[in-house]
Amino acid sequence: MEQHRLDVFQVIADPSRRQILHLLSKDSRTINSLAENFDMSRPAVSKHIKVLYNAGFISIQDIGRERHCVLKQDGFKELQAWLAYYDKFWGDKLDKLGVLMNDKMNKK
Amino acid sequence: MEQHRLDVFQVIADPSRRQILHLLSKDSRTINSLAENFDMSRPAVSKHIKVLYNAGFISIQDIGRERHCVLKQDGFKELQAWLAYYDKFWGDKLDKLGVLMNDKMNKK
DNA sequence: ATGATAGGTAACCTTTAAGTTACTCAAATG
DNA sequence: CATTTGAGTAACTTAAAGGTTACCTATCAT
Repeated sequence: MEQHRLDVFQVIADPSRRQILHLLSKDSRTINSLAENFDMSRPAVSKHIKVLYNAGFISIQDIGRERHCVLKQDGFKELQAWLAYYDKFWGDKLDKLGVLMNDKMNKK
Repeated sequence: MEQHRLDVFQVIADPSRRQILHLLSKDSRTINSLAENFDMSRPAVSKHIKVLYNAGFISIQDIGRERHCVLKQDGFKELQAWLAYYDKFWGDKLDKLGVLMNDKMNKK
């Protein structure tokens, strides 16, 4: 893991991290509470959490010795922006198709 | 590259592949025409194309010895579905906030 | 104060994605 | 038909992501 400055695309490329996000979409959780759901060791989860945090997918509130993880929208926004570009692409393609069909109808 | 059956998340995790998609959003292109835009060798691009193809991000039309690549929506749809789930999450959070504020207003 | 518990850090190992070069094949070109 | 050109395949190398274990720190309970 080592270098924790992955971009959002690399962050969600890992299935374990996606599952962590999914768990957090149900409930706020501590590191150990998350780790229980995985085969991997707690340190491994801990590293994933750091990655998710650095990329803006979660925020963390320390309560005593516990770290409570909560979903955070920032990371998702970057992905939405990227996808929106292609949504527009498909939208435009449909528009053009519509124009073509209109032309055809009018000539008819 | 070797195993070309990456899931959509891993597919877009690679910056070169994202750039290929971006180029294709401007225009249909052949493999060589794509390779011109990169520092890497043509075989490398060729492999990326295979990955993108297998994940449903592009379709390919063979014209003679040329392969013409075009964007395809399938791959994007999986990502949209994934993001939509979290969009809903944020939407719900806002809704709940709205309810809370309404309650407060009514009690006032 | 002592132990148990929540968590981070360091050092290490393994796997694999991503790139390379060298080669081959098939379709254009002349 | 010889040659060039577009592209895929094979074998190999390298860098780094993801995991492990061992150890440390800090907080909570008794």
